[in-house]
Amino acid sequence: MPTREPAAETGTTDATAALSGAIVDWFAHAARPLPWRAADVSPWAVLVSEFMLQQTQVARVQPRWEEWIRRWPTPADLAAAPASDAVRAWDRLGYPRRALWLHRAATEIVERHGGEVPCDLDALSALQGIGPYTARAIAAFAFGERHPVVDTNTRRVIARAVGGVAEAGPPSTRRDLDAMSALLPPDRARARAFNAGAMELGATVCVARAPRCDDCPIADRCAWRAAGYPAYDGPRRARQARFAGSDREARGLVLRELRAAHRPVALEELARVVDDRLDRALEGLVADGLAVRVDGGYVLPDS
DNA sequence: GAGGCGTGGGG
DNA sequence: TCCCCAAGCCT
Repeated sequence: MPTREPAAETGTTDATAALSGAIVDWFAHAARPLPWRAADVSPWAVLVSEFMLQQTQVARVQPRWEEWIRRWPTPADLAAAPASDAVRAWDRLGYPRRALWLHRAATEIVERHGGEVPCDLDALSALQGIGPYTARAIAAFAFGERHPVVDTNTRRVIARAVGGVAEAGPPSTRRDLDAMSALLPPDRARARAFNAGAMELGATVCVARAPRCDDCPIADRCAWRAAGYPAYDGPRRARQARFAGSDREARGLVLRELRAAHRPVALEELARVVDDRLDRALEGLVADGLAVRVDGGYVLPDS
């Protein structure tokens, strides 16, 4: 089924044009010089950055991204490597399934697209690990296509500046894309700068906990500020389970052993590192394809 | 639509 | 210390 774009509303009212224009102008001088924003980076390099940036902060991504691009400069380079290399190079970025998905996506790009990252939204969305955000981010930032790009930062900026509320509430791809479409400048280059600028504003100024409104380029147009910063009264996000003692932690500990050992790791060895969570952790890792049971213990896939 | 998935920085 | 939050995606 084709990916549906929201109705082709463009920011035509004076208020929306002024808001998006202010963000575009601010981004032109305030953008951080992130390496994947350089003019000469390939669509593949942008794609790798977007995978790594899923739920992960810029500062932690940057060194890993540099290594990956140097080591695997094209999709074919990564596809030719064993998945275990990808998982090892992912190191401790978190959510290691992403390393597997990225490796799979590289293979799919080679098989279906001749080794070239597609620019089409549907083709991108069909790749492993690419959802609504990542597909539009690649189309917009790697190819300059005019699509609304909505991440958690953008959602917060719109909620505050337009909605007049402190938090965005539960995400809804349909509604979020519609809201962004209503603000998106008609011009391709400006649309791209607005997509990136709204994210940047949310990541560096309009942050979740202590927004720096004194430095905000749209403070005088912000509905939340105008309303006197009312506290959020919508549904609270479910509290994240504590990490210490969790299955997530156990999976991480197991995977750390498998990455370090270039040989099968016996169950007894793992039991020295992980407590009674070990069985569940291994079961989950095997189900996800991050661990493989072999003679003598467990290894990373394709190693 | 809810739940699960890593790891680390910052208040 | 503890808790919140983070360029989401998959099942």
